[in-house]
Amino acid sequence: MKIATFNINGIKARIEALPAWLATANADVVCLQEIKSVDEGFPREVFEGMGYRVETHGQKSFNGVAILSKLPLEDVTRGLPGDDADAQARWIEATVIGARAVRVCGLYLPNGNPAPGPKYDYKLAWMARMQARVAHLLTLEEPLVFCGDYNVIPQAIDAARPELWTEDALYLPQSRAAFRRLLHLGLTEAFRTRNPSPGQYSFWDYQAGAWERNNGIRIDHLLLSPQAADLLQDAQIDKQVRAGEKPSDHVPVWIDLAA
DNA sequence: ATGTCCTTACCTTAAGGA
Repeated sequence: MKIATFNINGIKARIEALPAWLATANADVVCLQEIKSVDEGFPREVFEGMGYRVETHGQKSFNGVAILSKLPLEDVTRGLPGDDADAQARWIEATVIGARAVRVCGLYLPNGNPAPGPKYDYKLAWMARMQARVAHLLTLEEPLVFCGDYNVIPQAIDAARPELWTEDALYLPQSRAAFRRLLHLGLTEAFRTRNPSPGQYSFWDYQAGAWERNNGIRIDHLLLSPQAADLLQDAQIDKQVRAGEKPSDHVPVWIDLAA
């Protein structure tokens, strides 16, 4: 079962680049972030025409997540528990029925800038809510995949120029500590586990020639429960997508599970 | 860090978010 995560930065803007990548990627499941669309505005027929089931959790203008799947989905839920007043569309879950059933959680973690401030407070509170949801799901002792745009640079080796990020919400010690708390629940960070070398990124800013200078950061992650980690066969970043026509500022990251 | 991009609205230009 090949599972990918891809922050597309707007479905309308990516209506050519996303299908082009899908046609070559051969993924079974794709978690999308920043669809920037309401559910009714999402061009689901484009993806249904490519053999995907489409589940969205959108909102107007900002945020929004979705799951595309060639395999059957069960028990789709929308929203991260823990704050009924939170209207931001950043979390979707579904159970994918392959050779094994895998619970897939697609997430778009808050950016948090500027920090300190209310946006950073929201980020940290959201991460605490995610930790509670992950802890609950882990009690099921099933294959779980938590994938998406975490907006966290885990370590210095995950940035080309870490010194530029020391005051940024993506790299502040509190953000990285909260990310480690997720890992310490018993999750495995798929890409880093299989690829220990530095210089591997999933995001390059549109500004200041970041792509041309390879001034990137690695912020899109797939975290696995022990039962999913046991099935891990491969983990890769589709870096070349960033050089394509009208690209997102993120590229797809994917895993292959024996499921 | 900022040489950009995306979306929306008081829509041919600016603001907010990233």
